[in-house]
Amino acid sequence: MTTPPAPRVTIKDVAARAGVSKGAVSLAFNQRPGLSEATRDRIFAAARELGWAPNSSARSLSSRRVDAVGLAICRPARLLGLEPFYMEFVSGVESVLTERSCSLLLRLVRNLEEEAGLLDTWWKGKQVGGSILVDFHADDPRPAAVERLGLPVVAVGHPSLTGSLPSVWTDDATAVTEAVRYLAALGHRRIARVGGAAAFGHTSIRTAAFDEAARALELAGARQVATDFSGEAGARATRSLLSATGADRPTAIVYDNDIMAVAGLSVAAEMGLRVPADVSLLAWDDSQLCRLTHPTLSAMSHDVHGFGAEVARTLFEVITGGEGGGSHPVPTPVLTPRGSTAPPGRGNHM
Amino acid sequence: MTTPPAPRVTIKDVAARAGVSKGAVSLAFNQRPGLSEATRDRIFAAARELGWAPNSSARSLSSRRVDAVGLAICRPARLLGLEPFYMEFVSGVESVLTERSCSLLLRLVRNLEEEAGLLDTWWKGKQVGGSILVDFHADDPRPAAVERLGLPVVAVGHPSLTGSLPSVWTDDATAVTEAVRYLAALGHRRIARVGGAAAFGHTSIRTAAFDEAARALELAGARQVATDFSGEAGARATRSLLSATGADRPTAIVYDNDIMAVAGLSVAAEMGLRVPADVSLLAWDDSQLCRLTHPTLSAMSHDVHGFGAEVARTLFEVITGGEGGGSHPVPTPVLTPRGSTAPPGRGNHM
DNA sequence: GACCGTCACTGAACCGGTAAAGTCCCTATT
DNA sequence: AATAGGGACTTTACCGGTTCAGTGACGGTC
Repeated sequence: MTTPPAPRVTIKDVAARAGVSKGAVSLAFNQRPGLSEATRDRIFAAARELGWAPNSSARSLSSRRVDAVGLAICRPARLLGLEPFYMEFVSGVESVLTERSCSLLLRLVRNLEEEAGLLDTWWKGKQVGGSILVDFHADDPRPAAVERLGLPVVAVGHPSLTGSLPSVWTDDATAVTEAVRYLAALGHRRIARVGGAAAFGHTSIRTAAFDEAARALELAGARQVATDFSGEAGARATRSLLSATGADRPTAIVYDNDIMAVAGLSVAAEMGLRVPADVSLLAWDDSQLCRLTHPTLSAMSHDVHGFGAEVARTLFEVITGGEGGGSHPVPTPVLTPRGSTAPPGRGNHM
Repeated sequence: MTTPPAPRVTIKDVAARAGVSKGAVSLAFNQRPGLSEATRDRIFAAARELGWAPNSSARSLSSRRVDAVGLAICRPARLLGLEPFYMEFVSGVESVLTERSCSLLLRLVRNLEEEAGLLDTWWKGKQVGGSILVDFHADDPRPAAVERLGLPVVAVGHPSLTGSLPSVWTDDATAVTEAVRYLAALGHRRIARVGGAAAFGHTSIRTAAFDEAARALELAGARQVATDFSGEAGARATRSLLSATGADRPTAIVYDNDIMAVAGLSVAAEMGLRVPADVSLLAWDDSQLCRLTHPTLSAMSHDVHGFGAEVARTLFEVITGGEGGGSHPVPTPVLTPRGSTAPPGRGNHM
């Protein structure tokens, strides 16, 4: 069974069939003025009959327009699958891209240098019209690379991390502060935070905010540990925190993502501690996962899908000229109390 | 602050700088014979100095080669984020694409008709050299569309679902059978299965296999329910199954993915049932999630990353001519016992 | 020393669109 | 009646690569 020799319909065939020139077909398909209704219809009819769709390479070659944007993600595959964040984020991005018939070029990279190189080829090779940048580090090589290239981007991260790049961010500092205040208001004094990878800029921001909040509230027992965002690391951190004795053991733990909170929950169970009676747990991001545990997880909740959509919208603004007012925050995560947080001490008899 | 007028380095500039013709540069960059070592070096040097990268549109326009493959996913965004499966799968695909400097065009679609249309534009517009098809339904419109187009694809799904398309699949029937046998061997007779969306072909396959296995083992108490793969649906199903009384209540439940198993676990806890003493739970896919619960989840485990990689490899084979031996299974998921399965009845005193 | 074969490289014709300038015709204006 | 203006198309350059039929030089052969 051989493939038929592939008809290869081009704009010329459509033009011939409609009895017009290539130019006319181009006008029609780009809904530009200068054609009569009748001709337009004939052209579309011809195109439909021949099953023609414009060759995107040819189109972007001559129009120097590109109908794709890039997203490179730099995290170990092992962690990516688990983080509900990314897929939700991508689906938000998609929702905006689709309505502008734009595609998403996705690539997983191993390190930021590789990513910078990728951005270079993407841009110089005219494969993308712009790109979304996530997971900023201290000393991130990307802002410089992007600046040098003139590549339109939207950075996902606080301006203090993304330099002069147009950026969209969540106000993590405020969110952390709210989380700590909430737990403190419940009566907790020994609050711990299981943070994400220290290399990430947003981790540092949260870490600093946590310290600050603890100081402001005079919480002597505040502690933080860094992880790699994986469930295993979250479990390990939790185990280490909870195995402290008596007055050293935290009564509440804030996690930097859902997965670690879930892991923490089962570590608590495994150690015979009741949640929230003996220890309160607070998750971050609030994917569906938080409602699937027992007890359900209180979380700092935000609309990740909407976040992605907003980022994509901003990217389009940046691409089509006006960088004006590019940078802006999206709504701060809000505290969503569920079953895993409560006043401390009810379980002191243990 | 204005963008500099964008230098726009082209192959001509490189050629001029190296003192050769465009053709020579092309030869060099496609590592084709016909150039002296010295010239080659001069060309590369010139390219590096000018920071040139070939324009991919121009390249694929004239060479009719495309350096991207498509993947359209048709599931509600809400579920996608949660399914560790997809990100892991994508990362596997990526790992193979990257080494051939090929990109992944990702698109989330709302229904299969939209996807079929997308494949049409992707292919006719020469945006992709091939595509990966997932989540087959009964009466799936895609095989016909793909056949008509002559689009190179690899279908992820059992040949009985994917028609004559080259396909890669996991042997779900065997895996289900193994799962049931395992539980039966532990002594369970009342085994339930919380399946995925009935529309999916692989769900039907598993459903049939479960029935068959139950019949073969003469398990009178076997039951199945369909869900939409979401954690909530999994929780609901579990609640309904476990609220049956006495001899109607299953002593073991198999889930079609991780998320539902996690949800099931907390429903059991919520209902005061101990796992595995009162009820055994068996998850599917075995992402890291299964090791983060308490008790840990026994699961049918497979290498999703490797699956993705294998699919990508097969797609390349299909694209580069030989469909020969395209279709093949990947290793069948293997049973990985953990803490959520045990012989029944130890908890009958409840 | 004429002839042949290679090797290294050039030149020009594409690939399939877009865009800007040009053509033609028809109507309104002076 | 001559002219301007505008709508409806057509023509014709590109866009930035790839490909392939040359071309010239050089070495070897008889």
